[in-house]
Amino acid sequence: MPQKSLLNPTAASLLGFLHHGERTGWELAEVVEQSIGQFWNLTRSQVYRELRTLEELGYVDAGQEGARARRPYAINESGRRAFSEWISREPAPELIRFPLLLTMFFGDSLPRERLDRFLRAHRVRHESRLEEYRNLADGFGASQDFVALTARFGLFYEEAVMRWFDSLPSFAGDAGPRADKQKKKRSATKT
Amino acid sequence: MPQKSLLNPTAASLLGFLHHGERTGWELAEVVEQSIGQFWNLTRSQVYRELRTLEELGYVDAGQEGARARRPYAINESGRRAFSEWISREPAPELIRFPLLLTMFFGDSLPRERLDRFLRAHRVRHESRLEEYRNLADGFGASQDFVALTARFGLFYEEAVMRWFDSLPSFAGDAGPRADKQKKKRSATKT
DNA sequence: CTGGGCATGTAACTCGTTACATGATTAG
DNA sequence: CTAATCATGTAACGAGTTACATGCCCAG
Repeated sequence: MPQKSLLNPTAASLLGFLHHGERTGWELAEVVEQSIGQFWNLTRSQVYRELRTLEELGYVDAGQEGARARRPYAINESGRRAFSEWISREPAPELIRFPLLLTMFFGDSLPRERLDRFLRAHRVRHESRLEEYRNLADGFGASQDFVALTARFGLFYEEAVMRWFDSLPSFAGDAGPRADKQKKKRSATKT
Repeated sequence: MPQKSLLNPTAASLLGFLHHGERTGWELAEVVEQSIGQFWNLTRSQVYRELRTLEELGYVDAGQEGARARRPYAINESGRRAFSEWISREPAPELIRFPLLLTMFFGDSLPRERLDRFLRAHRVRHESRLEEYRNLADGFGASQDFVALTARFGLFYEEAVMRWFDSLPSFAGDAGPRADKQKKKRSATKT
């Protein structure tokens, strides 16, 4: 019975992560967030639900319940098959929801100074993400393995975001565009 | 009664678009998609639902039903207030789901040649998006209005994506990294 | 040996998607 | 003037989020 891959992408990605050994819902949520989390958003509650579904489908087996109802799941053979079938399907286009851009788009409708504040706040967060990706990249060195290549997307993405912030017309504040202190500190990543 | 902005971001954005005059659900869906659609994903069905909600909340008024049950909505004064209140709130962090990156991340689990095929297909789509943003940017010229600034994000984003594709180790095919035919045709956008 | 915080999970709700219905409009 | 297509919307379902429950663990 060729049941047409009932797997949704969220569940499927969990199967992927389970290849590295058994994990509890909590652990899965952690590891997903720490790896591709930024480009593959999911919440803990989803993880738990999908794990239950995966168990019903017979793709994973639940282990002994530990402290605090902690329940580890392990992928099994049919789970591996399902995953490998799923990952071979054409990936859907990316989906982005970027509220800050919406705010920008409707920039006329709020006090300039408030928009600036939002921009500065977001910039700060992206600065540290960029920093993280730079460190990651340094760690990977010239590695061409798939995780390294994926991480590089994060780097390029954050560089683009930063470039955008820097291109905005004098959005006041210390983190503004012509903050030369930053300039040349680190040249753009060479492709 | 200070009803704590029951507005969800989707509904709120519709209010924003209604500032330009009355629109039917269909039209709204169109205009959203054509403007910030790429960074503010939403589906037609959502639009219709949110419009009904907005009407119940008294933020919009439905006009006379036209052909094909076509119903135009107009924002009213309290809608404008609600929008302006909403747009002044700190925007949430961006949310991204990029299935291709997931596939890449688990690249070991599928035949290389298949991954290549996916990459090429996506690259093609992004090439034309990039092209669109370049035209847009040309159109905007040096304009610094909010729409232009928002569009510039699209440009930078697509440039980053393209940079990433080009950085991937010889993912075979005509669209590969060292396809010099493209090189120098257009230099990277200068900030 | 206790109380506050954190690890772990569940339940309820809201949002987003898919599939479908219906009535204009237009090509032939 | 009919069939195909497209504009417009609805309904049902599945995915994502928020709020909450519970019990372990460690600082004092």
